[in-house]
Parts: sequence; structure tokens; C-alpha cells
Amino acid sequence: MTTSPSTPLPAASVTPGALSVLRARGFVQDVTDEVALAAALDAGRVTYYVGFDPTAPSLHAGSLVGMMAMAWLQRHGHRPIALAGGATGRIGDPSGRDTEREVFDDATIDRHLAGIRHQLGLVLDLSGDPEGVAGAAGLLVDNHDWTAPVGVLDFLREVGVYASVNQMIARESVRRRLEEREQGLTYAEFSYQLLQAFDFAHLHERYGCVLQGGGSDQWGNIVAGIDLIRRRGGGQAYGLVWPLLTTADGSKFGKSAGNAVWLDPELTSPYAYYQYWVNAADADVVRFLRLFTFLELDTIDELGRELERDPGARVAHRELAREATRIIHGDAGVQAAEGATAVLFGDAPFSDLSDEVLTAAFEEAPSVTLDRARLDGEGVGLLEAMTAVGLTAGNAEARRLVQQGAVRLNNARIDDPRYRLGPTDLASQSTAVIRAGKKRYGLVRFA
RNA sequence: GGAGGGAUACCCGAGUGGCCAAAGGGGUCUGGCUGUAAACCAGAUGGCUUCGCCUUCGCAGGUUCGAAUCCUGCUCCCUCCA
Repeated sequence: MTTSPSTPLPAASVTPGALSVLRARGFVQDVTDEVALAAALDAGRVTYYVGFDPTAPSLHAGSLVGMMAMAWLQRHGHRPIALAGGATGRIGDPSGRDTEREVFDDATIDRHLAGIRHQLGLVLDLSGDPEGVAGAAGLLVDNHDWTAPVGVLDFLREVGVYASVNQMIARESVRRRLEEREQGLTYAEFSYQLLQAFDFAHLHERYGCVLQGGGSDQWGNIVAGIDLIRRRGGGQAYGLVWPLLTTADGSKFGKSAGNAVWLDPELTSPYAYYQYWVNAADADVVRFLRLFTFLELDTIDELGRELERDPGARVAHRELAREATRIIHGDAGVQAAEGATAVLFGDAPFSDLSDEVLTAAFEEAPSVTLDRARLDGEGVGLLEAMTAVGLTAGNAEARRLVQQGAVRLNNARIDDPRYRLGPTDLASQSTAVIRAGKKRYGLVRFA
């Protein structure tokens, strides 16, 4: 199993105060019974679970909240169960969305599960033995395993008889969809909360799981599980939800220029990942440090004071980016990201660089290879080159950017839309670097 | 089944024969300021071989010198009546 330097070893015994740590770091939006849960967490090892939907081949920045919350609990000696929703992922949670979710086929979901498995392993020890006596080593389970074999009649008898439709339709997520004629609610979606409740009940009965965590939009589903456990005679279970994050400027957390920030380095490079964090708004930095790094709160407070004293230095931003990147991409990822950042945000025009340096610095930048003969001949139109690398959708957009002064060739501004690239426009042996706007780069290679 | 209303660029939404590639707002992009931030100011936002040309206003026809605007049919949506 792959580990990162931040992977905690499961504590041999339980350390008190887990819930107050979660609260102090901003993970607690709501708890079903705070006093009782705090007592339970301090009294002994608690098994808890959090679900992750396999709707993509990778988790994204938004999933980090749950991952980090789980990691803190494990560090206090509690046992995590990460539930990859192979079953529920086939249905689709109606919570927080207006349209029915895309349904994936089995092979796709399995592929997604593999990626998620790896990423959870970066912050959690999930090497526990499902059959063994419970230590703090956790498990990764797939609810498809216990949901699929259950027949409809069994499900209705085991779960359905305990579920009140009156309560189910009263839930916010369901009611909204029922009231809005624009978008109905399918029976499959309506059943989602029962499936999730069944998960909790199953994990409770099989592993003694008594706590489910989730984003605040999961509150209804979690409570449904707690109810089901009680009605089946299982006693007291708890729920804890963390806030759904927004950023200070109102944009969606975990989106960069409208694209999701993924944890998979193939989808979001370590450099781009680092940049997402280093670009955090001042007002978000301290909160993010608490949520997304393992730094001590004292250290974070100090960084916060530093931020107030000299915001321009961006010390806290860099620390946030470094630590968040280290957790997911390791030291090598941090080095790559910081190296590329140094080159890309320097002011010097690019010239006399080697292909190796360029390739390393612009690992994540799109590139295109054009015919060398054209470069040595009549040259290649700048607009054409921009569109060819994918910096712009068409020549009209490229022309607009050039006219607005947004385009640089090897870090030197070009404002003539008719400019043609010639042999002197290479920053290295074979490559020219085009920049559009402040942060988007593209490489044009000639071979 | 009947009676009305509607479909405009990424979204919302003006426009009801030429001055319309189509107001305004939002979003997005870009420039400036700055700190790779926020706020603010400014510009851009159908395509192209860009002082010009081409294709757009649900779909298909028609009237007209000329249509997003008028007429006919079709599709979809909404409201009211049965």
C-alpha cells in the first residue's frame, strides 16, 4: 500500500478529546448528541464510517473534508470504515441536486473504486482485517457486497417495515423534488435514503459501527440510519456532519476555473493542485489550514498572525499549498510544484532553456507538435499556434486575447495578431512557450 | 379534448418589418491596480483569410426590395377550463 509521510499510524490506544479537535478545526457543523458522542469517543475505541460516491475515477478536493475528519478520528485511536458506494452509486442521491444522477455501469464503477481506494490510503490506514478483532486499523468496504444479494422481499421486510414514508417524504431533499414540477423524483432516488440507512445498520451490526460522518447535506440520510438502527433494536448511534464548504468569494470550493480539482495526479497535476491552494483567498487560508493540513493549531494561529501582519508575503498561502500537496502528492509532488512555480512566476523572458527544463517546468501545460519546416520557412501564425495547443477555442478568441495584451511568447508580450513564429522564437532547442492571460501556458514544439 | 401564453446568444431577459450580430443584467475571459488575493476601474464575449465577409433569434416553408419581428404548418413548454 502506498503511504505518504503524513499517513498516521493507528494509535495503540484511544486518546481523549477527538470531538473537540474536530470542532476546533472546523469539521463540526452539527452532531446528533454532542455530549453523548464526546463521552463515547473518550470512553473507548469507536468505529465510524463515511461514504464516498464512486461517480468519478478520482476523489476531488471536496472529498478532503471527509478524509481529514476520518484521519483525525483515527489518530485518536478510533477505527474508520470508508464506504465506497458501489451500490448507492448505482442509484444516485437526490440530495443537493436537481436532476437525476448519471448511472454508471459496473465496470466503470469498479474502475472508480480502485482510484478511490488508493487515495483514501494516503491519509488513512485501511489495512484492518474485516474478520479480525477491532484495532484502529480501518476497512474499506463496498456496500454493493451486502446490498446486491438482498432480494426485494427481504429488503422490504428487513428495512422497509421500519421506514416511515411520512418521514421519508418530509425530508428536505425529497420534498423539494416533489414540490417542483420541473424535475420529478424517481422511485430509485427516493429509495436512496433507505439504502444508506441500511448501510449504517449493516455496518453497525457487523462491525459495531456507531458513528456516521458526512457533509451537511447528508444529515437526513444519516438520521434515517440512526432511526433504523434503533428500530431494529440496535441501540444508540450517532451522526456528525461537517459544513459544505464555500469560498470567500462565493465560488464553489474545489473548483478552479470551473474545473474540479482532483486528487489523481493524472487529472490534476501536483503543480495545478499546489496552485489551487496557493491561490486561496486570504479570508479562507486559516480555515483551510485547519481543515486540510495536519499542522498544529498553534502553528496555524502563528501563520494567521503572519498573514495579518504581511498578507503580501503569502507565507500562510505557501504553507497551506505545501502541506496540502504533501498529503496527496508527497514530497516529490511538492518539489515539482514549487519548482514549476518558481519558473512560471519569475519575470525573466524564457530563452536558452533546455528542452528538459521546459518539460519539467511545464509538465501540466498542454502541448502540440508542429512541422519544423514551417518554422524555418514562412513561419507559423501566432493565432494558429494558440488554437493548436488548445489555449483558445478558435482564432477569433486568440485574436481577441492578443489585442487585449494577454498573450506572451516566451514571457515577452506580443500584441500583433499577425505575428508569425520563426526560428528565433524558440525558448529551447525545439519549443516555444505561449502564455495566455496570467496563468495559462501552452508549449509549441517543432520537430 | 378546449382556450390562451411562450420558445432570442453560456444563463436570465429586451426587441414586434430596415438604424439588429441583436438592449440590459448575470456569468465567464482579459487588461489595470496589487500580493499569483479580495475589492475596485476598464474592455471583451457567434465565426472567419476582421477597416470586410459569412452563419445565427425552437423547426420547416411562405410574404417582402428587406424578417428575430408578418403568414402557414410542425415540435416542445407553461397557465386556465373539461
